Amino acid sequence: MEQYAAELDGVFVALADPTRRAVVRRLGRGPASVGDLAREFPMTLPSFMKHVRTLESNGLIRTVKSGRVRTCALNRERLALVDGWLAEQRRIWEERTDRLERFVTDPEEDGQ
Amino acid sequence: MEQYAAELDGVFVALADPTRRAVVRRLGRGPASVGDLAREFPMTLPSFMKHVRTLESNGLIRTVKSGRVRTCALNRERLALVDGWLAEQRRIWEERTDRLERFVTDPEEDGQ
DNA sequence: CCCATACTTAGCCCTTGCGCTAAGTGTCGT
DNA sequence: ACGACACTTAGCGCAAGGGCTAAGTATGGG
Repeated sequence: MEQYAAELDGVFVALADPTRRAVVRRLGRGPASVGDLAREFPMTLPSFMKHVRTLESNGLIRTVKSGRVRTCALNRERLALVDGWLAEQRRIWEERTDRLERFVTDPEEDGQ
Repeated sequence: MEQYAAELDGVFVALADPTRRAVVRRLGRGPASVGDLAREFPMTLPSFMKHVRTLESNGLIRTVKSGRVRTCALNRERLALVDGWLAEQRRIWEERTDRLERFVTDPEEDGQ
């Protein structure tokens, strides 16, 4: 549960940058090498590599190096964390509207 | 479309902080004043206010001041942007698997 | 063996983010 | 009128984020 919070935070932080979201998008279409990916962005390779590492260290992508090429692939499961968080928000909201309904129907308990 | 990208970015940035996500969570249960919210977090009011402003300027919450109290409420529509982004990712992924399937079934065209 | 390729490392710069204190403004209660 | 209350503004300090250059390592091809 503590662990979950930290991981969720990492995922949101990783996605809070347009370049990194674009990489996730691109990798959705299939794996690609660092060089191929980098070519699509207006920045130097070292700068781009930082994004790759951020994505990897937060589990959003996986990379393997074969020879001198590092290939990146999307780790789709990780996006489920965001999905889960959104679902939780919806759940909270629904509990709330339920409470409001109950209040209208049977106004005895006070929920603030 | 440009606009959309900027807004999406703002939303992700706003959600990339545990305090702000906690505020969103809390407001899911119903509106609250800045003071009430702040009491739940280990930081000073001015610091907390910055988070409130970030959330508001990115459209995740709405606030109104009545007398000396500022009341915050969740703007649920805004979370739909995140939902939309996730849906797009899923769509891209599905297009990809479709392509792969077509390739297995009818291996003529080359999709990269 | 040598050069081009594909990263990788190191280190610098500048802006932004997040937290703090101190002091200010506008309301409310008495 | 006056003090307590609920922010609000101003400004500071420090760490992290994102971009750059320069130089290094390791691999593949000729």
